Amino acid sequence: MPPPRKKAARPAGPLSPEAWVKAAQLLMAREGVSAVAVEPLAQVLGVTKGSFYWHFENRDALVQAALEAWEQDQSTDVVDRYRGILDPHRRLRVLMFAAFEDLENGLIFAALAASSEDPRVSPFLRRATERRMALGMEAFQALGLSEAESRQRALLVYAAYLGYFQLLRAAPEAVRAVTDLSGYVRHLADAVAPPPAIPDPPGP
Amino acid sequence: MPPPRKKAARPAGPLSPEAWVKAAQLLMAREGVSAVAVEPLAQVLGVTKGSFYWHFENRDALVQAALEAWEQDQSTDVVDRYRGILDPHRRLRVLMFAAFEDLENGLIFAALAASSEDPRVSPFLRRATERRMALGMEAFQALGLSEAESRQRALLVYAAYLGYFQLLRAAPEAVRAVTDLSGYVRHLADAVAPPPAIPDPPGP
DNA sequence: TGGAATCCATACGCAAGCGTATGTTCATCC
DNA sequence: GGATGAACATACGCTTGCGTATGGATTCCA
Repeated sequence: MPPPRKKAARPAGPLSPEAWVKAAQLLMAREGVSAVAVEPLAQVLGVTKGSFYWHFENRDALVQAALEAWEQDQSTDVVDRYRGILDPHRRLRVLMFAAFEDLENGLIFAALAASSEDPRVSPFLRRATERRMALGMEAFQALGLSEAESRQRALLVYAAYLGYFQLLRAAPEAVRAVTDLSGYVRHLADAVAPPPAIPDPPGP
Repeated sequence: MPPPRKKAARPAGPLSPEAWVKAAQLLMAREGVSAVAVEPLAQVLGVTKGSFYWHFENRDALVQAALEAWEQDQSTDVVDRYRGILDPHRRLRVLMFAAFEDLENGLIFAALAASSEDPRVSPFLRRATERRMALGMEAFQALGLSEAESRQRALLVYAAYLGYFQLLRAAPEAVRAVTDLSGYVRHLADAVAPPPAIPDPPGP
């Protein structure tokens, strides 16, 4: 209901499907899946529905494409980049800090979680959750924790992650009031992964 | 979009406004604020719009009433009941366990957070967040922590709380896979409030 | 250069939901 | 026992969004 959101300016030539997908993702992140409507989106892109139904079968196809594109980025980005880190402590911390620092992805994820009732998003959400929980559990088990303990801590970290970005959406002031955000993550990391037990200053 | 949700059975006499509010809250908790529509609700209650517009000015009035009723329960329930506990450690833990065990409230809150884009819910959400964060900070400061530290930990606990119920909505399997849920909360509590510092097994 | 394909506009029918206007039923109260 | 008002039904106009059906413009390209 932000009254007339018209940036109806289309500079260059023909529109690619990707442009629609990008715009849809933006809307999804901001106002949820239900806000992804054809006619308003067309207006934003400076065209009419005629264009949309040329590129896509229907509205659902766009939503689906947007979700799939998101899932793609998801799996390529994160998973591969942290398998290489061998030290389990470092891996876990790098993983956590990376996750919390990726604002865009975090906000999109929180937005999707907010639209979890939608039958179109729930499978994506389920897969993403499973993948991330598995990654977390792996990291904890590498620390020597049992499966049950690992699952419990992964859930804790993941809930703190989700809730953090949810709060960032719902009540940004409450989050911004916390000045030392990296301290926030560090505290969480220390809580779930007993700090390396070596940081003794070398004896005289 | 659960196809035809018709329990159109109205046994007894005239409908009270509270019945509409209750039904609206149920829908809000399940499918978000945007799902609170007059005609479907009327069908659920076994009447038509004519009835609704007799009791309420318009749709917004119903949403508003539902939110206000929720906020009412909120402030009466929690705040008063934990001020009495003097030992700060105990108070914090009781507070946390009570919060995590109140499924209904947690789920409603997660649902509201999911609808945070809606300009009608955001003020309620903001107030509720502030109140709860303040309560948390208070508890931490009673432990002797600084304001900044308290705020940071309160945020951590609160994010873990919100994220937990968000996950319970979005991916219940991931949560239910964690068998020892009270262990989850206990771990969180231990992490944010250094356990009482007395659990040394007495030396030989 | 003219036809085919691409990309988009326009115009239509349709359904859902809001809000209004006006009936209809029933208890009540004098 | 007829008038009154509460609680609801019915019917209407309006808007928004979906999807379809064409028509128009531009580009490519043989």
